[in-house]
Amino acid sequence: MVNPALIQEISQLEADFCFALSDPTRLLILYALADQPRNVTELTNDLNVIQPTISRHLKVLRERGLVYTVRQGTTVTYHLSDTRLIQALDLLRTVMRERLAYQASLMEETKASSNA
Amino acid sequence: MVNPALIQEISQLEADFCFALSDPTRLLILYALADQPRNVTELTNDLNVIQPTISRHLKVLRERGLVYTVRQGTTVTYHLSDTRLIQALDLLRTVMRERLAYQASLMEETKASSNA
DNA sequence: TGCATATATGCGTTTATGCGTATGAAAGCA
DNA sequence: TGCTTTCATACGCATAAACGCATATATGCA
Repeated sequence: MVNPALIQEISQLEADFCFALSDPTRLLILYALADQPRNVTELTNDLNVIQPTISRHLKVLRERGLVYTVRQGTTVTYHLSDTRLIQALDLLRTVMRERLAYQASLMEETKASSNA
Repeated sequence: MVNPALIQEISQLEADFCFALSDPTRLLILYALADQPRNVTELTNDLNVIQPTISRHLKVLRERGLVYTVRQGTTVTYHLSDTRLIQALDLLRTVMRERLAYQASLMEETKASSNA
């Protein structure tokens, strides 16, 4: 038997990790970094989001270890920590896509029966 | 070239999907349902969380298609929609575990050098 | 119909989140 | 040192989330 308090704590950690993925800008940052490492200014330009907002989102990702930084003079380059993150996101996206397709098909059926 | 607005929208959808995973109780619900389908009362007992809270979390999961329901009389049994969700969560957990281990090792080094 | 069980939801409160603006801090260089 | 560039953060505001409590809704049955 596993300690319930421990299970609670692990779930909290995992939820906290997932929280980092629950914002569209943060996802776009992760995808951009998966393509190649970028500094803050580059992310600001590439995503067309103002710099303080980018920095705040980077902080969320950094605190959870999803990205790491390399300082080069005045610039800070952000790197994706683990490409399996992208694998996991791709899997989630696949599941989501099929769910949406299924729900859309249900709507089609509804439309058909209302026409009958 | 891909429409930027479309990318935005897909990221928003995916973030919304991930949001469902960003709460420890919802994760525990998903793991419980991965083990076997359960009704609301069973989830309430198994997770030791009061019923309205369970119902609200189930609504979040249901709205995003992560779970689906089967009504049997007065009870409503919840099912996990796609076991690949658990695969994705396992992958995230693996990444997270390695990150935490790495960070812990950094702390050990810090301790060692301060002792030197 | 009246009642019991199971589930969902409205309400009010507390807390957390995201964002824009302004500003602070770090590094390089004249 | 003073200036510039780059990045991080504090503050204030608006919005959203989570929760407990109470209550509404749905189903089955006497």
